[in-house]
Amino acid sequence: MTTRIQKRNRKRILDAALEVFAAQGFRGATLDQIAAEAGLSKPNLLYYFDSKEAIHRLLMEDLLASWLEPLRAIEPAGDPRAEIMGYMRRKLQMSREFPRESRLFANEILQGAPRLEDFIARDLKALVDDRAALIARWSAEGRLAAVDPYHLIFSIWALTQHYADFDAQIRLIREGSDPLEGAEPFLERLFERLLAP
Amino acid sequence: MTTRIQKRNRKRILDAALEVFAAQGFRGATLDQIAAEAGLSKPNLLYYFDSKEAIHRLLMEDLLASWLEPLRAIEPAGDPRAEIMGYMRRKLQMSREFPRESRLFANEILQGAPRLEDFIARDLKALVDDRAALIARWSAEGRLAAVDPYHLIFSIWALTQHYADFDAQIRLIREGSDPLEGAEPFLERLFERLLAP
DNA sequence: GTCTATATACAGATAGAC
DNA sequence: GTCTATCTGTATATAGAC
Repeated sequence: MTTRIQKRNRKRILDAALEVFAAQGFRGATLDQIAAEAGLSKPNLLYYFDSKEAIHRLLMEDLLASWLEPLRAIEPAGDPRAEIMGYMRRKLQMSREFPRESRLFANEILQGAPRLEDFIARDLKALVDDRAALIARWSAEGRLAAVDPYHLIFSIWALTQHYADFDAQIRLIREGSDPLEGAEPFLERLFERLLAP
Repeated sequence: MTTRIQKRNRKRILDAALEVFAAQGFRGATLDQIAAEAGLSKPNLLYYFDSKEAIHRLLMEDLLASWLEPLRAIEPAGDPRAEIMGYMRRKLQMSREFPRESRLFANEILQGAPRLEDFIARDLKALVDDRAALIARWSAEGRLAAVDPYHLIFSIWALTQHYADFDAQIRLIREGSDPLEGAEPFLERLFERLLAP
């Protein structure tokens, strides 16, 4: 059975691991760092999880489950521009709420996506292909500007995730003020202008 | 004196190190990987450079010297939209020609920019502030749409660097075809529409 | 469940032969 | 200049006391 203490400690460890893996990547992260961040000893940490890899794998599974949702939520029956703007807003909200998850993902891709190949080539690709086809239909019907649907999706990823992934840089340039301040109106305007037929 | 063999080996090492640091980050990279990639033994590698950190530092210095140039090349006397489109094109060209340098930079920022704090807070910030002021003037004169100049600069970074930094993901989604195929016309159109007064 | 102590592997770096 | 051998520190993981 699982006690309340066990649940709390597992959560603490995963939270600390997310912090460290997101900043250092899998190889760069150490159990010492994670244990210190979680406020536990290293052997105690390995009492809750079998290995460093087991912790990372669990974090990745949690991440991937949530990663597809915003794109999946685009409704074929909805208004084209409203649907795409809604997608952009959800992605921006994720950068605001889950910046560490975004950096964890970015780190994996930067490393050549060794642990994500299957997910991307299968699940993500299938969903992107489907949504790209939908966007192409909308464009053909004249309800949307005729833009390359793949680059449109990439541009939403790039522009929204940038605020989480390059947070350190933006903070140093805009000393003090919230990195996301003004981002939403800027992106609203950018995509409104891009998508107008 | 420096022989031809020394020059060639130093270049090989730096090239291999760029590859490995860009993919694994500083902590994640190992001298074994770099030595293998360079086709040299590990002690031989340390005959040419004092330490792992010395190699990384040299790579960073080379990178930073070239990192400011495109933004600096924006001409206050030029045509506003042409200058900004030119900046975007130069940045996209850098993602095409120097994707590893882009990933090296991304890795540093993801790690919280510990080795880049001074560069960003001083050199980069000063240049960005200057160019942001220029863009704000252009907007005030009605020669450019009234967009937030900082977010405009961030959007150019995000959209162009994404093709280098997330190359692995894009390749898996667009199996086979060049990740940058179609990127330039897409971005031209996006920024033309965004910047029209 | 949590600790100290430790086994084992691998990392960065050096010594010294050639 | 380049190698083999090795020193030293640190990493993951385990053993076993409490």
